[in-house]
Amino acid sequence: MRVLVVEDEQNIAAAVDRGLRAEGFSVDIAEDGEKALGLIRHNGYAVIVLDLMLPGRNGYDVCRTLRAAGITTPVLILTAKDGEYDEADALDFGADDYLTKPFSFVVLLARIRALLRRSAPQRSPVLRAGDLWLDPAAHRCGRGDERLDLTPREFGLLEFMLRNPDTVVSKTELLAQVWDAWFEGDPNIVEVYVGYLRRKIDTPFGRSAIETVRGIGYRLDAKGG
Amino acid sequence: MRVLVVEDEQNIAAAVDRGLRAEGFSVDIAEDGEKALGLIRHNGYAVIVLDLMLPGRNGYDVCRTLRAAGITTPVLILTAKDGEYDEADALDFGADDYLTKPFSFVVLLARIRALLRRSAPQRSPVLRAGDLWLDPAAHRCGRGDERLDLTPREFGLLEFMLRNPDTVVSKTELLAQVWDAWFEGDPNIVEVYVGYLRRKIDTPFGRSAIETVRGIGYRLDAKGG
DNA sequence: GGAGGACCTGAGAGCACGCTGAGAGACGCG
DNA sequence: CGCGTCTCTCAGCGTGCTCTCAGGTCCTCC
Repeated sequence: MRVLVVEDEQNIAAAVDRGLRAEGFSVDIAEDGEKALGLIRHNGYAVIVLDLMLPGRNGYDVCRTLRAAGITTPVLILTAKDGEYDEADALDFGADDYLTKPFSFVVLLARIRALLRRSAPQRSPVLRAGDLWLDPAAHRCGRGDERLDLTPREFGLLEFMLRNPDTVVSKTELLAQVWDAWFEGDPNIVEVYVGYLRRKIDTPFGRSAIETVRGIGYRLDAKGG
Repeated sequence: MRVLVVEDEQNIAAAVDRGLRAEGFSVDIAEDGEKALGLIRHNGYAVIVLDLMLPGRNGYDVCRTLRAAGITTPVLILTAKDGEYDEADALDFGADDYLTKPFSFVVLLARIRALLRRSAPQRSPVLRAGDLWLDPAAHRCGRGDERLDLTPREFGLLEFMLRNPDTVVSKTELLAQVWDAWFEGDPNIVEVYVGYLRRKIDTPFGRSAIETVRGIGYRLDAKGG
């Protein structure tokens, strides 16, 4: 569990370092914003503890740069209550939590733990049915080694069916879940898209993962057909 | 809950081992791919945590071998973010989730729990009468290992009778429950469909699950005939 | 033993359901 | 502005399910 502490005041940095290490964290220290960004670029951190008042690029700047680069690592901001920045502003520029100095180490630890807990379930695992797989987070899917190229609607349909394997899902349910709850168009659209999907995930492989249950709906075979 | 951790770095392996044991898991450690495959072949694991960088057969190799052998145990890949493998490639060769080093133990635990939740069988209640079974959610039924192919009306009829085993159900009741409450056609339809059902679920097996109670209705034997 | 009623079953008509190809409209991109 | 992609509508078609009907069988009761 790796934590980056960005803090220019030596005594505070040392205290936090010692405390976190005692709690089993692996700690890196950066004295200014530039060094912090360099470290973040080359290492993965579970949490970043970031002082706002820094020489050179301040914490505000660092945090925005991070977020702009698409890095979603949880950031905990440390602010001195001197009025230059309102504490609540921290949340506006991409921080996940803030703490005003002076702070007790116990509180800091509790906040870090909370951030770790919060960021834990960010990614859902891959959905599978036999050799058919779909990664909702990466928005990719395939059969075995072969990647499948689906349109957004096709992808949504397959994802829903993979979340309900070996279960018959009705066409109205599919309309409500994959299209809108208030969908008013021709329900035949479901049949059309099931047809599209089959031509991509089943026909080329001589399989039949999606089965028609006449009068009821469709079922995705948990073994992939 | 048994977990296999395939990791050659002693300190990481030890840390994960300690952490998972503290959470109540039973943990095995394998230092390389060969040992991992041997352990997997002889033990059943709920989850496999697999480092990509291993001496000898790497994680990529292990994962593919596993899947080729038809082993579907959830696999969580650990990758060092050094660019040799794209993390998302893991999904292509059969992993269920991935985590880049360094990772926090809290995150690892959350991911393992998510995988376990997903692979946990969420059984819907299956109706049974002897070796005759019917799964309403999957809309499937069969006798023993043999699957039965029923039409929607036949399926509805069998489902209703399975929900009322060893009970005489009248023809008017069947008409109301399996057809419409306001059914106005020829009541003979029930006899016709009971006949269809018998020819599919009884005759081929030399059984008689559906008994006629003359003047009253029909009864499905709870032992399947 | 015969009559009547209850149940079974084969044949076939009708049609509902689901599948598919063609194409229109919306949208983004160069 | 033209092109390609995606979404959705529409209509035609074939399959096979549902149901009716009529004749046959079996049971029950007089």
